[in-house]
Formats: sequence, structure tokens, C-alpha cells
Amino acid sequence: MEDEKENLFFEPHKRGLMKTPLKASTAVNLPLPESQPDFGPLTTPTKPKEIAQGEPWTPTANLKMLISAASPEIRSRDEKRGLFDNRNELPEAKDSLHEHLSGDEYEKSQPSRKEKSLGLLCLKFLERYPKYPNLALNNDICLDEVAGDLKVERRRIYDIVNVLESLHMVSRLAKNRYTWHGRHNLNQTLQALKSTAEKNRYAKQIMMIKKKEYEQEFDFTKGCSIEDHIIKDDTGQNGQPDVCFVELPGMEFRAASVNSRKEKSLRVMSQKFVMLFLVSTPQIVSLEIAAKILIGEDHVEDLDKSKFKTKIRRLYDIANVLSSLKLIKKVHVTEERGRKPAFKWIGPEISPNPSDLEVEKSMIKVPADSVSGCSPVITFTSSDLEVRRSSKENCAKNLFSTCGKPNFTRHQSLIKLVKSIESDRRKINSAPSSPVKTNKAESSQNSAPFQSKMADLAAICKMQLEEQSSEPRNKVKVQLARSGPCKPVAPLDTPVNAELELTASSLTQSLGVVPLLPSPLSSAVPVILPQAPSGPPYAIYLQPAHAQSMTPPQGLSPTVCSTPSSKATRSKDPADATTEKAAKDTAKPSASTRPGSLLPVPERQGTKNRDREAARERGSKRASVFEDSASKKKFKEDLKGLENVSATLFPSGYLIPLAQCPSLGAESILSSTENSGTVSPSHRIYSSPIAGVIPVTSSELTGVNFPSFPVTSFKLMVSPTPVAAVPVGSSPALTSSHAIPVQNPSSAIVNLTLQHLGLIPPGVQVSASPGPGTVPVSPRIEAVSVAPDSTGTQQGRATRYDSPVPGHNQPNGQSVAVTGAQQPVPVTPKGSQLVVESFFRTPGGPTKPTGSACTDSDGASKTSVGTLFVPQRKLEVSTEDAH
DNA sequence: GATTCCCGCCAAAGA
DNA sequence: TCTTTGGCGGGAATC
Repeated sequence: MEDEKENLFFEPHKRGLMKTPLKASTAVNLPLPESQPDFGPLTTPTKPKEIAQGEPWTPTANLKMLISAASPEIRSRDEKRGLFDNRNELPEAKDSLHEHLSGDEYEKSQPSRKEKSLGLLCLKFLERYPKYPNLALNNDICLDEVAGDLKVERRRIYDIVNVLESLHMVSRLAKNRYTWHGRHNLNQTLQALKSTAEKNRYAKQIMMIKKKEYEQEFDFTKGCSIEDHIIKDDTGQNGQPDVCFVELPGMEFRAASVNSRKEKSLRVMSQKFVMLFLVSTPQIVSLEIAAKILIGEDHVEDLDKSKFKTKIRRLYDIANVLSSLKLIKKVHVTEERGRKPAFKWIGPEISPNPSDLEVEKSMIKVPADSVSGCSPVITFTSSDLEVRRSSKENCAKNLFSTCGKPNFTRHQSLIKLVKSIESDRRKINSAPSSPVKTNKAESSQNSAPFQSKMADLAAICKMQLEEQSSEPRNKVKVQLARSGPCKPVAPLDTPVNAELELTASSLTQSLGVVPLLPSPLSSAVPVILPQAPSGPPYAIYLQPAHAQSMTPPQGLSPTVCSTPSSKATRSKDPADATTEKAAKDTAKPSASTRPGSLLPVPERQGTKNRDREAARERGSKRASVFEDSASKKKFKEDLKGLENVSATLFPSGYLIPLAQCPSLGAESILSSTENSGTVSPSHRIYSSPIAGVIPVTSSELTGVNFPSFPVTSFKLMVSPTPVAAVPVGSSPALTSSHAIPVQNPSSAIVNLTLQHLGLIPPGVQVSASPGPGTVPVSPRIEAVSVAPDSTGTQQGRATRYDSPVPGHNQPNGQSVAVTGAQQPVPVTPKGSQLVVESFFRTPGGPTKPTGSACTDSDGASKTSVGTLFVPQRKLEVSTEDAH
């Protein structure tokens, strides 16, 4: 039926422009283009009021109106049936009613809250456009016009559009103008989101949160505040890079503004929310859990209840829109604590990438997550080396893949960073870039036209890179290299891994990349999501690190661990000792209770602040919100100093190569205090994020195919940035980063990445000079910070530059230019687009028509497969999910 | 009392 | 400087 609408799309903006959105109060249903085919493009929407005036309100109409007002369901049903013929009449009705009814009566006739709901508004909005519009037609959307037509504030339209944009159903064309794509890109987007979610181990996070809840309920009576949850969650997310936004090639954001506030934007939240569904089994997600996960990514600043409430509000907004899209529906999950509002995914099933299934063959298992007892194991294919090797090309490609994306998220922290390293960047940037995204949403569909241009850009970039590469630069030696973060971890983990191997295979989660360090850094790092070979190409941007993010979130994590229950469970594992130790190194600093930290002074400061904060939060949750705010502010201020330091070291806003994730995951595991103990081979309880805990024996585990943790192997595009893994930002990393003078972030990143990938020997360093050619398109790309030292887990962060880098063409990766400093200058949209597409292309994946250099590398692109085993610690409670 | 979520203030970003 | 965007949270409608 939706198809029916195809080709019926009318260009709203051509129908009369309403510069100023009408007041919501006057809102009434307006005729939609679809419903009024008569409307020519140039047709001027009838003005209800005008029409109404002078027209007698018939008793029948009056009755109709009253019924409609009194019974939203009826009205809604009428709308759905397309029988809302009175749409035009409604305004009249209002006026008439106003005249005929007394004040109270009139008020009653006013649209109820439900009628003004965002969901209903979204339905109206959607009615205006065909689900599958003819792309050849002009599908522009003028927000003002829509707002006017729907008689709502433009603000509300933004809410809808932002969510739709997160699904790439619309894309911003220009100020006040969007392009309607309908559902053409929906599946692709969902696929990308799912892959991203897997990489981010959202399923695991959900599970952990649930687990913690259970623990709190049963293990100790002391109530835990939201803050506690959040903090713990944070820990659980170790190192998980915050995903800013998943873009599809050609669908990049156009407005820098869009990126500026990205980290908290409705778009990002919407994507994350959707991701939760895509990786959950059953696909039901409660708002509470979703909020916690989302907040967790925002770190310290979001630890108070007010933030939680705000998040919930936003989730409702998003949920309403998604409901209107028929992607989710509201349900309730009943748990020990009572019913919780939740939403169930009713949208299209997104099948895992075919390639994902391959992964499981031989893998090296590393306890991925220390989080409370559940220690998921990240498995890497034995062919990892090969992957790395091949990754060279990918690496180069990845490093520059982002070139094309001028509009990466740019976080404030980035701005700071940018300033601090501005001088460096100047050297680097030469390429002209425009902040504006040239690509239209449609571009994704019509990339061909850009191919040649993109190819040119790629060539240019390549040249520039080569030039740069020739330049010797100071390099920061990053020992991340081959062993990468994993190395240090490996020894410790070995025993655990063995166990895991025995039991875990079945439980593996498809989290290929697990950037899981809870480190705040992660949030700061922009990540490039590896795309499944078969999956649609997409880029994920890590959320720019907040100042807070820079500080080790782990500080919080320790807290989590400290919980009695968690400790008990964790300690059980023999591996714990080792892992914990490692974790301590990383986490301690952050631990509120542990003053002594390995962190450098700045870090400590931050840690202290954090600790203070954490202590305050936990100890005296009661602190008023105001206090929290004040303290937070103070904390932020305190962090500023740190931020400057860390910022430079850990620029945020990069794309992180997922391929690196494994290592990260390993690190995260180590860093996480909880992980090791969690897995007991013999008897485990599996808890599905959604469903709750299911006791499973090891044998069961192996034999059982967990729906919730389907093992999917995914190919990671070897992103140039091993750094990505770095982001994992374990606190140690931060520390190290500070300690290490990174003169040239890019160089460090490159080295790190290469080493990490095994492309170059640890000792070898490649100088990456950000060349003008590299043109880090987006400012977001920043220097990479590496944390070589402590624990060996380094968390370097690679920042991704948006510059289209021909680098991918260079197998060696030497030429890879990583600009530590990015030029603020945005890359030309075209270039960016090109980059993006090619960048994400996996060999198996959609072939890129464009002959851009990127493609070359693609062919070679390797993906590292990562499997995450998530053996569950025994949870005694199971959640009941409403379906 | 809890859940939903509308509403619009106001600041950031853009033109 | 004005406009566009959109984060945010008060508080009211509903449950």
C-alpha cells in the first residue's frame, strides 16, 4: 500500500510557502499531498480558517468534530483509513466550535494531548510522502511548509526529521530543507546499524545492565540509584567507542550544526536505540535500559537522575516516531521490580551478514569483557595475521576514508583540541574542503556521477600523502603495535580463554570489534565502523570525547566492581587475579576509593575530580540535583586543564577501524576488573539482554545457539587506525598518552595502527605526515593518542580524517597519511563522499561502482573477525519480557 | 504516584 | 544580527 504513494510525492515547498510555522494551538489536520492528489505542485494549501469562515458548521459536522475530539482513536482510525475527510474541516470546526461552545466546551473540543502527540504528528508527516518515492523526482521537504501544513511548531518537525534522518529516510539538503528518501535506504541503514551495534556490543551492555540490576536486587538491599547503574554501565561499556552517527555513503550530514551537537543529538540517540533492538533477542528493549546505555556513553556528566529523566523523555520522542514508522511497538516487560515500559521491534528483520558466520572457525579468544561476571570472549580468527596484512590497504584506506566526510561530528572537545594543535594542522591541511556536504541524500543512490571526481580527489590525496610520507616526522613510538592492546592482555587471559574456548563458542556474540574499554576515551574517538562485507558501507563516527570522557570512565568502573556482589562473583575466577590486576592498573586511577593512581598528574586531577564526583554520587546520591550540576560543572572546569592535555593526545571525532577492535576488546577485558571471574566453563548462566538470565551449562552453551548472542563474524574493514582499538581508552592509556609526548599525532596513529595491524614491526615506525593532501576533511579528525605504557594496553586513539585518502591504494600503508592535526577545513563534499563509499567497501560487500582509488584497497580489505563470547555469570533472576 | 511526552525556552550554529 | 537547529527540562495530561 505504501507503494501506492510512490510517484505521488508532491513537493510541498512548491505549494505555497509558509515562512512561519503556525502555532501548534491552531494545529489541525491538514490535507496531505497523498490524500489530495489534486494538489498540484503549485497548489496553495487551502487555509482552513479562511475556508471555515463564513461557512456554517453543520450539526453533522459539529457532531463529527466532537466525536473526533472526544475519541482520538476514532479519529486516528479515520486518518489511517484515509477517511479523514474532515481534515480540512477541522479548522473550521474549531472556529465554529469556538463560536458555538462555551469556554469549557471549547477546551474540550481542543485536540487532546494524544492528538498532539509526536507519534500522530509523525504519521501525518509520513502520510505526506510515499514510502518509496520516485528518486527521480524532486523529493524536497521544506520544514517550514511542513510545519505550517501540519500546524505545528517547527520544533516538532525537527524531532521527527531527526529521527527519520537517523534512519536515512530523509537527509538534510540545505537549511530548512530536506530530501525525502522514504524507505529506500531503510534496510541498508538497519543493516549498518546492526553491524555497528554488534561492534559496540550493545547486546552485551544490555545484558550487563540487567545483570547488575539483578545483582542489586538480590545481592544487596541497599538501593542503587540510577547513577550507580549508569556508572556501572559505563564500566560495562568499557572502551566502547561512542557512536556518533552511522552514515551511509551519500547520506552524510550536510550541516555542520548537525554534527556539532551530535553526541547528544536525537539522531544519534535514535540510531543507538534502534541498534539495541537489532542486537537484542528478543527484540525488546526497555526504555530504562536504553537510557542507561545511552547515558553511559555520555559519562560523568550524565550521572544524575535528571539526565536520566531527560534521556527517557527523548527516548519517548524517538519511540513515538519509530512507532509511527511501524518499526517498534510499545510493550511492557515485567520484572521483579514491576512493569517497565519497553518497545518491541516489529520492523524488518535484519539478517546478519553472511560473512559473519564464517568467523568462528579458529579464533583466539580473549576475555573481552570483564564486566561483572560476564566475561564475553572476543575471538579472533586465527587468520588474524592475514587480515592484518591485508589490512594494510584497508588501513590506508580507512585512514582516509573519512576524507569524504566533512561533517563528522565535531565535539567541543575537538574544537579545543583543534585549537591546541592548530599549528600542526595548518601544516597538514591544504586541501580545500567545504564544510557543507555536497552529497545529497540521494547521492547514495546516485553515486556514479561523483565517481570521476572522487577518483580525482583520491589521486590528489594520494599524491599529497606520498609527499607527506616522504617527510620525516617525529614519531611517537607506539608499542601498541602488533600485539596492540591485546598483547599485554593475552598472557593473562590465556587460561581464561582456554576455558572460554571450551564452552563459549556457542555463545559468541557477534561483536567483532569490541572497543570496549570503558574508557572515556572511547567516547571521544570517532570510529569507522567496519562494514560487513555484504553489508552496506557505512561509517560510524565515534562520539567526540567529552572532557569527561577523556578522563577515565573506568574510574567509575572500579566502583562497579566494588559492589559486593560483583566482587564475589568476579573473584571466583582464577583469571580474575590477573585480569583484575591489569584492570587495576587501568582502572584504579579512576577508582574513587583509590587515590593512588598511575595516571599522570592531569589525569589524576581528572580522576580525583571524577572520584570526587563518583564518591559523591554514590555515597551521597542524595545530593541534590543542583549540587550535582554544580559539582559537575566544577568537575568539568577542573577537567578542562586535563582536557587540554588529553584532548591533544586524544582527539576525538575519528573514525575507528573496527578491525582493530579485537585488540581493544582484549584490552578492555583486561582493564575491566570484572571480566575474568565471570566465566566458569562448567556452569554458566546465560542471560539474554532481554530475556534475562538463563542458566546454561558449558555443554549447553556450546550446543545451544543463543539467539541473543548469535555468533556472527563480521569482517572488519581494516581500518587504518588500529587506533580505533586504542580508543579503548583505558585509563592507563590515557596516562601513557599524557606521558608520551606525541608530537605528531598522526604519525603516532599511523605507527600505532600499522603496528597494531601487524603491518609493520613494532619497532618500526612509519612517519605519517598529515599532508595537505590528506586533508583531514573533518575537523573531527584529530590526533591520536596512544597509551603505550601501562598495562601495555595502549589505547591510542586514532582519529580519522575525513580526507579521502588514496592511502588505501598503498599497500604498505606507509603512505598513509594520518594527520594528527586535522585541518579544520572540511573536505570537499565530493571527495568525502567518494571516500566514504570506497572506504567502506569491503571486498565482499557491495562493489563500488566508482573507480576511486578506494576501491582498490577494498579489494584487499581484510576484515578481522571477532567473536565475542559472553558467558554469563550466573544470574539468578530472569526477566520477564512482555511480548 | 508513575508514566508520558508536550511545549517552548534558549543557546549553539549557520547564513 | 537574524534565523535555523535542537538540547533540555518543567510540568501537565494520562495511566
